[in-house]
Amino acid sequence: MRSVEGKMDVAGLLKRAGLRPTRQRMALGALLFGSGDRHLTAEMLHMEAIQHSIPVSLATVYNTLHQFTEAGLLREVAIEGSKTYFDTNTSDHHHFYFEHDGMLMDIESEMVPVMTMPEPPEGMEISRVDVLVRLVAKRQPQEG
Amino acid sequence: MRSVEGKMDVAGLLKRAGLRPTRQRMALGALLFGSGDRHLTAEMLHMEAIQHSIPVSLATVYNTLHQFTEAGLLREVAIEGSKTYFDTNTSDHHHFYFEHDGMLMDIESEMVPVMTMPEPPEGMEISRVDVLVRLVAKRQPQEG
DNA sequence: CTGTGTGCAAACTCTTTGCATAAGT
DNA sequence: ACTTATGCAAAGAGTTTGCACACAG
Repeated sequence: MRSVEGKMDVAGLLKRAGLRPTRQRMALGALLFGSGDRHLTAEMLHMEAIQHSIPVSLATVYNTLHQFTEAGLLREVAIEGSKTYFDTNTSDHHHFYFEHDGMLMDIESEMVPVMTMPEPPEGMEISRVDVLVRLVAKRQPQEG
Repeated sequence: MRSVEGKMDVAGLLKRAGLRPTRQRMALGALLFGSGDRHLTAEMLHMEAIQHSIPVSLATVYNTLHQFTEAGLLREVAIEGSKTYFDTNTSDHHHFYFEHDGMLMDIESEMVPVMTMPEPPEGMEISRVDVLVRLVAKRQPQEG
């Protein structure tokens, strides 16, 4: 459980990950990890930072997101199209993708009753399994 | 079964899809559908066409791939990173992704013993489920 | 002080678009 | 002939990079 609303030890998080707790990393870390699981693009996080009066450049946001990802604090989510999403939930889980608005939501493990993995080919091993469940709004029973 | 090595009715395929059987579409269609299931990017298909002395521009390759996709002849595969892959296998199936070389391979349904779907949220319905199994080379037991 | 991080802007990759020309029916 | 497709090159989106300055330890 690390979705504490108020204070959280971002500095410790960064240090443990071997990253210097600089102003920008602290601020971005607070935005990312301060309020439950989130799914953001670099641009979204940048805009959010600006709104919170955190002076940070888009390039630094990209750098920071990648550094966090390499440190295991974030996970990249594969969605077709150009935008890259980063997920603050690094545990083994999957995603719902709302096609109409591009929103992303974690799939709680209870919602996946059974999920057996296929056998990898000879000499290969599975590094990760990404499951993306694409959703569209259910049509109202209006007409055929 | 449409993985016939030699002749295949690309013209009919296009006509049925409501697409004019032009030189470029015929040629690209033959490359795409003429030899089993394939996973290609626009650039890969373009290079292949050039090698086969098929004069076609990259822009036309992109257009054609999207037209084929809309017509249901291809399926886009979501992989993180910038490149978009197109899969000639439009049936319900999943993928192995070889991280070291970016290669893609279909997962035969026999290899997935059980795969139950999560319940979609209220008012939503599943339009598709993408499963990407990421593979890395198994480390040889050389040292710790 | 020393080294790493940051900002800026330019570069880069992949993809899409506009318009004149060419090809298909 | 009339319509739709193609080629080219330029534009566009998202992301990365290089270098001088600023900040953390």
